[in-house]
Amino acid sequence: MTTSLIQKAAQFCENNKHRFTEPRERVLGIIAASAKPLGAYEILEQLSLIAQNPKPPTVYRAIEFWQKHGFIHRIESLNAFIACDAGHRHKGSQFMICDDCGIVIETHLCELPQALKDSAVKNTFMPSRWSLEIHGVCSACV
Amino acid sequence: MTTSLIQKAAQFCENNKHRFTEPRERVLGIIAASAKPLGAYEILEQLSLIAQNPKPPTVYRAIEFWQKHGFIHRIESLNAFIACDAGHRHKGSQFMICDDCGIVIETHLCELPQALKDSAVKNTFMPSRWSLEIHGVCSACV
DNA sequence: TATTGACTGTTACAATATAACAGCTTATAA
DNA sequence: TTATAAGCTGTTATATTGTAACAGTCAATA
Repeated sequence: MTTSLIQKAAQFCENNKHRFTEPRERVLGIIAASAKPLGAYEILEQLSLIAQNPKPPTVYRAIEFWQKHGFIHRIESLNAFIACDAGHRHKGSQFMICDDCGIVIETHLCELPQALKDSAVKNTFMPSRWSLEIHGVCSACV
Repeated sequence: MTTSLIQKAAQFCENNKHRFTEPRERVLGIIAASAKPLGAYEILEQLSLIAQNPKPPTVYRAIEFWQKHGFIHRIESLNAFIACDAGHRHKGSQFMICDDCGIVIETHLCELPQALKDSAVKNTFMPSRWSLEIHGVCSACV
């Protein structure tokens, strides 16, 4: 997935006149290569192996850029970031987070479930984006 | 709501042989008195008005205690805490967060919506707790 | 080739959270 | 009725996560 996501990202930048710079490419590559979500300072650590003495803002800027454009998501309950291979923008995300092994499975519902929409409507609330983080235990961890 | 929540909390402590100490009472009182979620250091600031020179661990310990027992929830996307008046333990929470005025509305579904359960089952994932944070605009803010 | 906007590098620091340890309080048992 | 132990607090120090601000670079366009 790593390669294809990077390719998609490069294509996206080309199509939208954003620069596909070295820090952006490297940060996305690091996140995409990880099976588990990475914290910003873990990304920084890995980045420091291939760049000379990178600083936090370099990582956070790249994170902000890719997050804004839907290539990565932030897992709020972990302060960590994970790549998204959906190939489409979506306003909400659902994650199943294994508290045992740390793996994160993203599911794509694209829409809020009806029961939640109803609840929003009842409160005349206009949703713009959402994140559902389900903690539990994955199949591999029994 | 403030008073009754404090009363419930005191009752809970009595029933379960936990101590209803001054820092716990004060921290819960501060959170419950706020219409919006409060960050730990906002709580600390308010606490410093009624206690002499309290320190972060005092606040974080009380937060941890009340959170563990379901009297407050953490809003992950805001690093902030809000009281819960549900009167029952629930494994998951849903919040509608107004990005304009900052108000947070909690809804109580108690169960994950079916579509999400199905998704978990498909992945043979055993959910234990979840949090759904919906950002948007509340009715008061149009 | 001059200008402009987007982007990076760097320093410094803000905001959020926790480890570790000494001492106090309360319940229970010797 | 004291000894013990568990639970809790106060305090110091520090770890972790995230950002403001500014100087400089790059690349597209006028």
